[in-house]
Amino acid sequence: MATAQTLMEMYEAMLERFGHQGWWPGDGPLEVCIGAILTQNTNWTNVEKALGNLRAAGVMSISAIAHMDHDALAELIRPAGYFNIKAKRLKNFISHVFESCGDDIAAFLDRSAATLQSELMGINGIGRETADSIILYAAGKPTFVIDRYTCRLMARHGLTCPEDDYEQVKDLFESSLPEDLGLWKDYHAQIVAVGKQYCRPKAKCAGCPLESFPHDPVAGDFAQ
DNA sequence: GACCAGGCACATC
DNA sequence: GATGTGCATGGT
Repeated sequence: MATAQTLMEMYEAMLERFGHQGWWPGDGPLEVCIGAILTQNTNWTNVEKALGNLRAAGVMSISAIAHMDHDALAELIRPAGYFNIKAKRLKNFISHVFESCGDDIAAFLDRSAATLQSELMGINGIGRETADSIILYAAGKPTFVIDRYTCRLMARHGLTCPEDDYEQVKDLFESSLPEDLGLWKDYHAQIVAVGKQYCRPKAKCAGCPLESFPHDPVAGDFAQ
């Protein structure tokens, strides 16, 4: 299939430029989960500060966060932005894990991707992207993560329409690429690497590793 | 100083 | 069901 070949060629071009990304940043599955919630609509550098605060305060555990009060938690994660709403979301997630598995995040993540998907999506504050990030990078189960960069990039290269929704873009990757956990993890990471540098609104395409692939530099800029 | 960032839930029409 | 809005800090 032409799309499958194109997607692999794009991956190889990005890989050649950026090298393996070794995603997700964050130390261990719990930090990956927390980072996935804190990074919502926020730059990762801000999230790292918040994660650093949690570590420094000695509360980087399920039980510790489960027993913190809202204001104390919000203060620690303040640098990640939206700190009040994210404190609630983080609490919702942590409470859910604590009630079913105590402090054992590995036990919580050791269930099928489909089960995790429906369970995570049932938690207020966890949507499709956050759930998929947790499933792929924390639980290590193959599901493709779609984010703003992915939608923009695919639209710019004419592989999707700007109005395509999350599931349509996700299906394009999952049905075109071989089901390879390492590939799916790194592909998303490569897209973010390209996106940060070349695929923001108004960013120049010059020098982009995907420059040689047919593209429209502004397509998808207004996609959600 | 303006714009943007690895979303999501909720209100309203 | 589709669209609009609130949430907030920090880098460019």
